[in-house]
Amino acid sequence: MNEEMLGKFELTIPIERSIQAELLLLLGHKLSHGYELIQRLNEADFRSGEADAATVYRNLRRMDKDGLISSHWEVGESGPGRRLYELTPQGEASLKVWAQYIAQQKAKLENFLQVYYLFEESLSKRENEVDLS
Amino acid sequence: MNEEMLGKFELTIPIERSIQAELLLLLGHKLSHGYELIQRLNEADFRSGEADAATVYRNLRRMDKDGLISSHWEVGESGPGRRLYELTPQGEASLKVWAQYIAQQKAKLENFLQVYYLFEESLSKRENEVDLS
DNA sequence: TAAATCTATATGCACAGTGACTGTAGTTGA
DNA sequence: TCAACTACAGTCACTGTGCATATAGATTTA
Repeated sequence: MNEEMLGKFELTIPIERSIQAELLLLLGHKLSHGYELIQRLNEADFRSGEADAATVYRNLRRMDKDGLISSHWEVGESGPGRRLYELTPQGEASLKVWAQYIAQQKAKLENFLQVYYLFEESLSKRENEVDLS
Repeated sequence: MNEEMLGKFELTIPIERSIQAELLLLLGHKLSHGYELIQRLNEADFRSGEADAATVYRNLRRMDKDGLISSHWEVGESGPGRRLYELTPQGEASLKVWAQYIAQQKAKLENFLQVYYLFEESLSKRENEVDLS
């Protein structure tokens, strides 16, 4: 885990924070604004449940402040003005670190499941023994 | 996700909370007390970093209160008294739900990585084009 | 035997982050 | 014109965490 890139949350990054990674990934695909990102998040198959609007906007502002994304205000010919975000080189680097971190997390979940399935197996064996008695 | 089993945190279970799942899994293997669980957590390959003692004890008390584990005070012939925890049937059921949830999370991380690797590929292609010009 | 260290549990405190709610404001359609 | 939608942002209560600290018996070491 690279602390420099992901901020001051060395080891204990809440999975909520992973919304940052998801936003970076979406912005990597194409530049976008907050409202659209919320919809794209809800469609994305790497995110479950509703992404709270407040959380999305807050994280976007913070990532902007941190230089991971850059924004400029856009007054379109229709609809209210909106803030267009795009990935910066730092954001790209951060996304890379996130991907490494997520790969690690995935491995840990796999380890958990492996141990669990062994446990489940031992349970059903025990049940069979009870049935025989 | 089954709300009934994991408490009132329907969709937004912080991964920190996953310490609950880890504790349940460890207790499924063998009954244990807090101090030992902290050490076993730090050895387990499904957990990175140090498990904070306060967090472990707090979660154990809560899970006890919620009926996922049961405890009884034990005054051994050596060392200070300690609280021995063991998995209840409810805890076993909760662990099962956790395992399902974690399998889902794993799938989501895989989806994320898949999208990311595609992005990375498109990046390196773009770089090659720049090199050619 | 006194001091330090280990085992073992638990609480207080400050802080971060979230979700629900509310506010603001322009736009579109019935 | 009034509701619904787009779009962003702030307030507030709440949860959970990590760090520090308290407590206390047991064991080791100087």
